[in-house]
Amino acid sequence: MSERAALRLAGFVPFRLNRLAVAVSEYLAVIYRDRFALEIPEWRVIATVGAAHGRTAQQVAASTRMHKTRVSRALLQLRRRGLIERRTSRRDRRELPLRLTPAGRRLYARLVPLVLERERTLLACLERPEQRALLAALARLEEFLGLTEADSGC
Amino acid sequence: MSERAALRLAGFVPFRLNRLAVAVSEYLAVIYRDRFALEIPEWRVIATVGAAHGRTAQQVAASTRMHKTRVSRALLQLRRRGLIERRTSRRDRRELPLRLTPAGRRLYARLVPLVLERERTLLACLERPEQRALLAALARLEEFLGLTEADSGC
DNA sequence: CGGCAACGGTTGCACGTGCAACCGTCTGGA
DNA sequence: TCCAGACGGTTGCACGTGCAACCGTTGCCG
Repeated sequence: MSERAALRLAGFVPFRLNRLAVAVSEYLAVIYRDRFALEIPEWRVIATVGAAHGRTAQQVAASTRMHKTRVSRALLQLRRRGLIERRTSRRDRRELPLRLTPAGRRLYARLVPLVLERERTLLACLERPEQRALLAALARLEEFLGLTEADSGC
Repeated sequence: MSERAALRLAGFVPFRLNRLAVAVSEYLAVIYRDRFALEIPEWRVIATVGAAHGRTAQQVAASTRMHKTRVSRALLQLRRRGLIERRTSRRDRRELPLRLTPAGRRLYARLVPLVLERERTLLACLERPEQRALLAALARLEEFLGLTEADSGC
């Protein structure tokens, strides 16, 4: 069977990265979806606003690299569930600074440790030097692909 | 602002992996989407069948880890475009072995080198030992998440 | 002071996807 | 021989998402 330039998909790094990211998401979803009924966009918004109150939807979109409509719809859900509220800024009535409600803060406080624990468990399959190497490679690739300035507006 | 257990999303590995995978996909899409009008599922099917003729949709789904409906719809497109054909197996008329048509083979022969070149360019931002470390870490994580036996049916 | 472009945020639409139900085919056991 | 269950593959449906157009607000420039 005349394949000159063949390609094994299972050894192809972009494919492997994609597959790994999906599996890791699924691995985490056990926490935020099954136990807290949050989807990925909602979880990201909670995490972002929880770490820095007063951010606007725009800023959340920039630092999470989500499309602004995705943020908008996640916010709709979160406001319906009483986890996030927004005040109208006095300076500029277009932008709507976001903050966790007391209920949102409670959820955040319970959720974050579980998620961090899950990350630790995942990375525990690597030796210490391997971990560092992975993080370094990630940083390099992010820089190469122009992903680094994402969180500038912190 | 009383955050005890705060979480920086930008430093959170699952988030970074997801974002990286999206960016890498976009980086590759320049080739298979813009120049060959293939979407990711179609490209994966082409790659899989191109490397091993006679595979069934089922086997393609297993080795690419795509949902079988996704494979089914990708195949519909590829058959419409005359890139893939299928014969009815004599032994079992349920399964439909797939093969590239001559046109499909020509496309495969042009596409694969470009995609491999793109992968090389991407990884070239890493030093040789960094590359090896990344691949090793990927393999460990894949094993931990039960992703390794995916390509068993080769 | 007035108009217009730019901005923050939302919404209608089209589309890809996962799920579950389905169709035709095969197989093993009664 | 026949029937029930498993299998390969397809399809109706609901849903999340990106895109483009939109609404209200702001600020710049004439």
